[in-house]
Amino acid sequence: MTADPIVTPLLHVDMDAFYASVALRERPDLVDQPVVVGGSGRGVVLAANYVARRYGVRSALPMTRVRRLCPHVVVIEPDYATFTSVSASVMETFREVTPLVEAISLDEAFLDVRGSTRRLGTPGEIAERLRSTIHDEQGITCSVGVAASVSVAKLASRRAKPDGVIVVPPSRVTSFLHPLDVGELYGVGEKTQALLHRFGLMTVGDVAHTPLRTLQRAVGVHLGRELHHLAWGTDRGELTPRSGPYEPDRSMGADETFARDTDDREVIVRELLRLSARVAGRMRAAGVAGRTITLKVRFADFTTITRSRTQTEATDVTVEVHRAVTRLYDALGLQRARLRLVGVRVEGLVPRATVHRQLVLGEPDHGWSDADRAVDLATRRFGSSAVRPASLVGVRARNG
DNA sequence: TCTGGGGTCCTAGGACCC
DNA sequence: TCTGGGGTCCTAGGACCC
Repeated sequence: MTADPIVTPLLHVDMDAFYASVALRERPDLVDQPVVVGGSGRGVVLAANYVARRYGVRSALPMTRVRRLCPHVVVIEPDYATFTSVSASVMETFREVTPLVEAISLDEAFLDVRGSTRRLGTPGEIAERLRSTIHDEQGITCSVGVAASVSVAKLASRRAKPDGVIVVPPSRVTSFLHPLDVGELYGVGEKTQALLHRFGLMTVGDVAHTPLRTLQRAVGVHLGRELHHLAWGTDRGELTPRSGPYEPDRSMGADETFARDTDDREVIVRELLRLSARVAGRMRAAGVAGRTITLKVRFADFTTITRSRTQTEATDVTVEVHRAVTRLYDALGLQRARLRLVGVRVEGLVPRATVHRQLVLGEPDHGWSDADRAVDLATRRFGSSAVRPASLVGVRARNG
């Protein structure tokens, strides 16, 4: 063994068609058929297997279009409990390789294997070992990109799909990156891609060779600087594993698309209560409270607006969140506008222990908090349908 | 029956304070 | 009674990611 420094210590591991692959473990008879995981009705594709992709079916495609592209597609409802448990097992496998694991989502993580090469071999060998372990233990495949920076590793894993490994050593970074379309870069979506194309910047190499100032004039100071780094593969080479001091989420929210558009205030306010209860319940479970409460409204024509209000005191109380969003809704003064979706979000979250509530004159101390806590307890014991606000009793659960 | 649901971050204008 | 500016908070919207 040599003492060479490890020049490509970062692995990006990405499960192949994760939700679909997990779902197909239960239905091996379907592996040769086009299969998507997604909701029915107004939903979109969460994952498509590679057979379905041959028909042009991809993630985020509306189900209505999927059926047009591929009439015999098999649609499977998502089973998040299983996805979460498979994900936890996979992450555990990662941590057996290195403690430096940065999970990006259920099906994706970065690993820094700098400290594991003496024990386990080169980063490329570690990647292959991980792939076969996950395949043997979970029955699903994954792809791995290996590089010195996170964005190059991520692009490499995408290029390696499905079921492969690509190692990009420093000497090959620019020849790997520069031919790619600008749209491949992290942070470049549809809009920014179109903007860059309009400036004649088609490839990552074009971006790399554009003066920083010019780039910043086109896409903004921040994104311009970011893109320049990404185009040269000089983005961060260190991970930020979530093992340090507890950091709460910055916001929590929930929204729901109605099965059919509605302008019925009663239906809308009741949905806001359901969403408020969901969000506030999650906040209490996480031990956080927040001051800024945001209402989201999407109209039938898909235009979306938000209205927010920052309160003097942080809250995690269902009725307070609901009261705030209902006020914001009423202040819109909508008459006949048909709504497609409503959402509730609480921002500026802080640990609940740091919130010292002032007693408001005439407000019984802790009354609603106590009620919420009783609900939380019953929910933990009997399930989420056991206890619900009076106005939701008798309302059929909608995701049944 | 075109277009889910969970988030993060950035921008930009106005208020307000120093 | 000027031809200035910064910092921070709030609000609204938008882009992006998984």
